[in-house]
Amino acid sequence: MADVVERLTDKLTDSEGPGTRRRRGRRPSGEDTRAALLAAALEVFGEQGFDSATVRGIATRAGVDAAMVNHWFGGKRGLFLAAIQAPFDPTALIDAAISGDPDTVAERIIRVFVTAWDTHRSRFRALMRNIAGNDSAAATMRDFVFNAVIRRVTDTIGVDRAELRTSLCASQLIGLGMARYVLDLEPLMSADIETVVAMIAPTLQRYLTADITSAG
Amino acid sequence: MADVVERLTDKLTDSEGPGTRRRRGRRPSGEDTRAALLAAALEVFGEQGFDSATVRGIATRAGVDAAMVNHWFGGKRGLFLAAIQAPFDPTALIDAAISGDPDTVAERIIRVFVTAWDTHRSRFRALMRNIAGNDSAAATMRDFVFNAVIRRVTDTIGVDRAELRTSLCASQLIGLGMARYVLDLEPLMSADIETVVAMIAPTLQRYLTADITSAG
DNA sequence: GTACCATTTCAATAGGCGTTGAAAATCTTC
DNA sequence: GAAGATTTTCAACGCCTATTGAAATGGTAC
Repeated sequence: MADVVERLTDKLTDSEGPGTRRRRGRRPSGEDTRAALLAAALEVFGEQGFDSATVRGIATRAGVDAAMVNHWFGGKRGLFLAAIQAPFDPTALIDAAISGDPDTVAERIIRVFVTAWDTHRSRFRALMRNIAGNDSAAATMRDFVFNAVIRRVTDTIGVDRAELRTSLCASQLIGLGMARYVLDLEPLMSADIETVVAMIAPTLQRYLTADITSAG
Repeated sequence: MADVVERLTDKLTDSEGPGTRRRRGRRPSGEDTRAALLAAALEVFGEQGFDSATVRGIATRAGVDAAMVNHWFGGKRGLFLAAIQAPFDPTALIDAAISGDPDTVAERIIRVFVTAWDTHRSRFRALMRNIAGNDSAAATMRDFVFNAVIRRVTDTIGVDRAELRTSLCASQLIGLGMARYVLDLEPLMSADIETVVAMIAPTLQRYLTADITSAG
């Protein structure tokens, strides 16, 4: 009898500390479990990549049971897709950057990239981690970069060796993303956007327009 | 009785097909299990990264039991460390590249990088995969890049904003490595070394010596 | 040739993973 | 306020993981 009372009062009087076990059943309205899971997923996938991240770990960070991942997203993969789903259309941004004065196209491209990545840091971080750790994801990303970016640029700017040029641009942008968002390499990580644009735009412009003389 | 004979002949007459079960005990000398494990580990870690790669998978590719990983390397982590252990001293290469005519230092740096990565493709691929999927590995790599590369360069070349300049160089080299070795982005993946040097060396040279006018 | 040692496979261990179903608790609707 | 639907936790499942110890086998030294 005393045992039952003790356990009951334990449950009822426990404050909301980190080790506290939640009561079962539907939570009071106002707490959005789905949103909490999405936010936690973005963080954890960004830190660890898809494979290393665990459903249990994400749920714990969200302060929620792991079974909620299945209830709201149908599973781990569904949660990942929902978390990285871009809230904007990248192709529109790319089109806007490409059209316009060809002499300053590099500046627009790098500005679009850094602005987008700075705003959705965790999202792109999660994408990068997933790409680097997963062969099929890398292939998907490579095909996207090639068709949605490289081909578009080469169609617009009429130069020789178009694919070599744009893959060089891609390498600089990927490296910038790795250094600034994944490796947190200072001072590049904290440099303001205009400094980054001023330093890297000439590189892209050269890759796009310079004469290529050596064989290859 | 017939059963026993059948099973015996099975074991004795089975050719060395893929599904064949090996006999126990010490193998005939000449086959180097340790080396086979190292080679397989380099491949699999390069393809999947440390966490996703499995001891069983590596052992299977090496044609050996998973327990051999513990016997020879003490465990999964030991095998990884043994596999990525560089057979050359990177600091010596970096020193050699940095010393010499400052006007062509960029050319030497990029040549050393591409030559080394081309030769040890799987090794660097494994490193990259591990970095991208693991926070502490990323921190280790960042500190190495900073202390062994950036600080060395800034000490040798006397310019302002030395750390920003060298982190920009690092971003281009990292991006080149990702594109050429991890993402397999054509035509950069297959471009010959001299083409890569000719295209990227001016970028590094500019990052190292150009005037930086904008604020940051 | 026999005892010993190094090498290898097999079987079993404990632990983590994603996922599932039932029970509990709240909200909504009538 | 009672009935039903929705949300949540708990407990358990099956699977896969790295690791370990015992048994088996080939080589080696005497």
